[in-house]
Order: sequence, then C-alpha cells, then structure tokens
Amino acid sequence: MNRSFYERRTLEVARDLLGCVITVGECSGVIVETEAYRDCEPACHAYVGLTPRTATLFGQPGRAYVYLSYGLHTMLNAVTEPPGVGAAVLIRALEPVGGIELMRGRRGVQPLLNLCSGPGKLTQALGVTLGDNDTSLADGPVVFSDRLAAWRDPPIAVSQRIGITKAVELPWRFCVAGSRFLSAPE
DNA sequence: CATGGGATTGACT
DNA sequence: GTCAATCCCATGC
Repeated sequence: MNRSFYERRTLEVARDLLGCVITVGECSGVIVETEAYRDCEPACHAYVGLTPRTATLFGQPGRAYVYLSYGLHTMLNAVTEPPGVGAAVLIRALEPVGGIELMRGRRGVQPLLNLCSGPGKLTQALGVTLGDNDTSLADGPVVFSDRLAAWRDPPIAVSQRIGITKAVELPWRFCVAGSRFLSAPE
C-alpha cells in the first residue's frame, strides 16, 4: 500500500490492515489480528514523547516500527497518522500462506496454528529483526500488500488490547472474526 | 551511572 | 494457573 493508506486515523488503518498480506522473502501471511496505539494514551510508547526509542513512531507513516519486548521478543508495527503524531498499528497474528517450511524451521514447531499466532511468534517466523526498524513497508524488506480478493471486507471483531497494564479499557484490538489463527480468543 | 519495567512466550505445577 | 528469561531504554539520582 502507498503512504496515504497509513496517513489516516490509526483505528481505521488497524481495521483496514486485516486481510492484507505481509511478505518477507519467501515467507508470507494474511494479517488476522491488529491493535492500535496512539500518542494520547499511556499504553503507547509515544506517550512519553520523542525519545531515541520512539523516533520511528514520530516519523513517516508507512514505515516499520520494530522494537524488542521483554528482552527477547521482536514486535512489528506499521507507523500511522501524519509525521509528528506518534502512532502505530501492532501486528499480532497472521494466517500463514507462503514459506511454511522455513517458518516451521525458524519457530521450531510444526502446527500451522502455532506459527504466527502472536506478535513475537510472527516476527520469529518471518525473520523480522530490529534491523528492520524504520524501513519502508512498500519497498521492504518487510512488505505489506493489498487484500486478496478472497479477503475483501472480512468480518471484524473488536475487543480490548492484550498484555498491557495501562489504558486496558480501550477497545482497540481488531480480529478477523472466526479466524483460527488469532493469538487469543476474539 | 543504577535501577526497574515491559505491546511475550514457553515450560512447568 | 504460575513463573523465569533477558535487554533496551526511560527515568532519577
């Protein structure tokens, strides 16, 4: 997708990313779960303002914000809103499509349902690293592309975000309703 | 410069 | 259900 897709309200982008495809090398998957994060609420890294860590968040929309969580898990986000805002969409789960065997090898597990069913899992499966921070989602190496025909207008379930301690009440998690590849029930 | 807290996962009781 | 692993970085002295 081009930049204008991301330079919109974060909640809209989070919805519209469902059904889109992420490709990294030979591996790919359909996005089935996202969460929105914005500067105005304390669960977002941008809440503390512009720091070295959050520079990507405040930069150009349509780029990857990648960071390390709990010292070992890599998280992949798409930067949204105009530059200077500080917002992003966290990719939480994919339905695996291509490069399944490579992803199985990287993950060390076999079941398809367990390959990309979590934000740390999908980055491990795709081979996304901290080096991918602030790279273009149009040009790669992490490439986001439009919904396939089969994923037009997917049913969407809205719920509270997972694994955070602040602003827990905001209903900013979006799932493809009925997908078996989610990180947790809808 | 020292400290403490995660947008998680997997192993174990 | 509980819990440790592990490291970046924001914060405070």
